[in-house]
Amino acid sequence: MRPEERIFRNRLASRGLRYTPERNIILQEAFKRHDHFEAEDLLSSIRKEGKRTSRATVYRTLELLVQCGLLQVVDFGGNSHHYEHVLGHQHHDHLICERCGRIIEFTHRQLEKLKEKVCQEMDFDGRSHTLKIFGICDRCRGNTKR
Amino acid sequence: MRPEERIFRNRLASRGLRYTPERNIILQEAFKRHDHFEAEDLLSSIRKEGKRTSRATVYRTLELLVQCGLLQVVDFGGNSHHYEHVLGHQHHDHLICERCGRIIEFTHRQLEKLKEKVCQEMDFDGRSHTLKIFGICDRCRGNTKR
DNA sequence: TTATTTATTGAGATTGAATCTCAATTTCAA
DNA sequence: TTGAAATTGAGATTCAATCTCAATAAATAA
Repeated sequence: MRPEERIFRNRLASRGLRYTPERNIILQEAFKRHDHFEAEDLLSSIRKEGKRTSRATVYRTLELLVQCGLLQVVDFGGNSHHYEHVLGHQHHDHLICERCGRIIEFTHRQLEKLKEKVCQEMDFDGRSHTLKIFGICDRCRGNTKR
Repeated sequence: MRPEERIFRNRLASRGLRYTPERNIILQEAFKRHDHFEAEDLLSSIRKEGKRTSRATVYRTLELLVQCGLLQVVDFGGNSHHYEHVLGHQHHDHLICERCGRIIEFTHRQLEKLKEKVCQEMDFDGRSHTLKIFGICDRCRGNTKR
């Protein structure tokens, strides 16, 4: 059994909730993806494959997956939520190209240290963070040499 | 004339747009505030004061104010946009308390440097950024000593 | 096994922020 | 004064997300 399924089953069981066929379908579909996705996309992919579930169940299950720490909501400024995997992915931040919309992940060890420092100075108990850098990606600059 | 009004007038004029009474009302109300606000709040404040304008005009004018660089959209994860002043405020980032929702601004000089470094390493032409740290604020920890 | 409780689902209604439409109005310039 | 262009606002529309509630499924107790 895949790790995400095992974890989801356990977390559900510990709350007296059930691992239903619908939840299974949604979990599988969510982890079939390797980039950011939206709830509505997920729903239409599921339906394209001939599997059945409802919009309400998709939203409810994504919420559960977030609560279980398997997914994370990321907001890129559009009008809908984006989700990304947490399980199996170390924390990362995002570069967002304002021209083509491409989203690039990055990590930087110094960022954690800086965060600690800020929290200490501000007397804040920081738990998580998001850093987004907006600009123009290498592809879009292309031969224009910025 | 207040600086924000002068700037707004100029920027509008340079685009062949007009400084109308409605736009004036909305500008004044937006700059009367000293923290983050939402479009709907602004509208009801305006109406409470007996001034008249429409929802459409509020949204349109806020959009203009953003384009003119007087306001900025900030997203705190709720379902609506928040706005904050740009004029007269240096760039800052946010600490967000997950318990009470309080939003605390901070700046840290090292962050700019780190951003430069990341952009260089990733071959990305960074223009702006947002850093949000989520956690528990000092007030909420209170005597609980975290 | 059967009865009872509890969780779950899904179709469709609802919410709410944000945007759009378009006729009426205002402003500007000639 | 006149025509062109910008602006407004009431209400309709969009769209993601949530809610409702009757029907169903699964777990538990008797």
